[in-house]
Amino acid sequence: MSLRHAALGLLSRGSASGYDLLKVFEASMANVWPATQSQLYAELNKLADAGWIEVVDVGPRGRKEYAITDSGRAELRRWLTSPQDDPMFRSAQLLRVFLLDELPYDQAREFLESCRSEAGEERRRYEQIRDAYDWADDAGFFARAALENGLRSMQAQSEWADWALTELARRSKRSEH
Amino acid sequence: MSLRHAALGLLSRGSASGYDLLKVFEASMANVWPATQSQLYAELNKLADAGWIEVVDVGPRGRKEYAITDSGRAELRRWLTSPQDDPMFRSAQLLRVFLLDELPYDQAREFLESCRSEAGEERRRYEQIRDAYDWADDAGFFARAALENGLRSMQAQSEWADWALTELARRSKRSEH
DNA sequence: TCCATCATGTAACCAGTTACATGATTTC
DNA sequence: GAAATCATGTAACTGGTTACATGATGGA
Repeated sequence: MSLRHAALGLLSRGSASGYDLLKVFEASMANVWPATQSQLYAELNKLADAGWIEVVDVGPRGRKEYAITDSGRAELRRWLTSPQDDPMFRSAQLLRVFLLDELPYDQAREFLESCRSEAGEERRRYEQIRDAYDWADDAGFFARAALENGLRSMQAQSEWADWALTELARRSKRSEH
Repeated sequence: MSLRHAALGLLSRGSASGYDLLKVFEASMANVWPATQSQLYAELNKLADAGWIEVVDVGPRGRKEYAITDSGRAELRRWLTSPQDDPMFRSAQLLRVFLLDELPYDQAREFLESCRSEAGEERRRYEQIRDAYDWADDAGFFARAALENGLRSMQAQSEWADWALTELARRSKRSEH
């Protein structure tokens, strides 16, 4: 139930069409809550049915400009302050780690090495985004905070992979003799 | 497509019934890839249909003991070494952070404080698990590694929340005068 | 006029959740 | 004999993905 609120959140900053929102989802939003085109359009119709948003203008090509309603804003605030109904945390990567003893040593090591390098790449990608903007003004603080979260997560992933590789090597060496 | 491989992974360590696996999912597995009872039983039937596991014994109360097949083990190894088809990363918490400018300062601060305390609780929970076992033998290394991953993630979350609270206070103070 | 882009929608499918349903066996 | 536990399954629903479909408009 979160794409609903992602869309609502974007519309709380100003009215827009599905097509407009889609571009935001493809850009900044993709790092936080990805969505596909068909899902977004379907969700906008549901939001309108629920009365949380409404069509305020119809432009060329059937373009529908949506705006958040008062009840929509209330729902957004409710959701923001009630983090109880979130989907469970799931990580395919962590699941792989958990099951990694099925692979021979070399392949397990390769896996952890690729974890490390992917985390590094992702970290550099986030750093580029960070350095491409001026975050001094208050406006984008929470976007900056979300970015910082990603940055630190990737840093932690890197360091974890280092730890795991060291431990793995230590243990495999010990079991040799 | 990952519960499939979670179940396959557990069966690679030895044959078991759906009921047996369910207990594992409720215990250790829940932190890595949660699953419900009905989902698990359905998935076991699909795995059997695909020939990746097979019923090796039928016990009392219709208990079906499953074992992994050769093709199942091959599929597990294939999945472990091909991390391309993973579901997108999604975090409701990060989405909330991203949209937090909709809330007044005090509520945003409260949100970040609850992020910090929840990460702390989760970290302590992981520490208890860590300290309750002897991880010296090689057997459970990858379970230990997954745990360490969770531990470090929660640590990073805590530190991030601290950073965000400090920054938020600094910026709100600055905008006062 | 043709092409890129704008703009929305539908259908089929897979994954996951909640609730319900059923019955056998062991233990007290 | 009653209750707890063992053991599996189905149905209805929500959320998300992929692929397909359709057409309008603006600019070269």
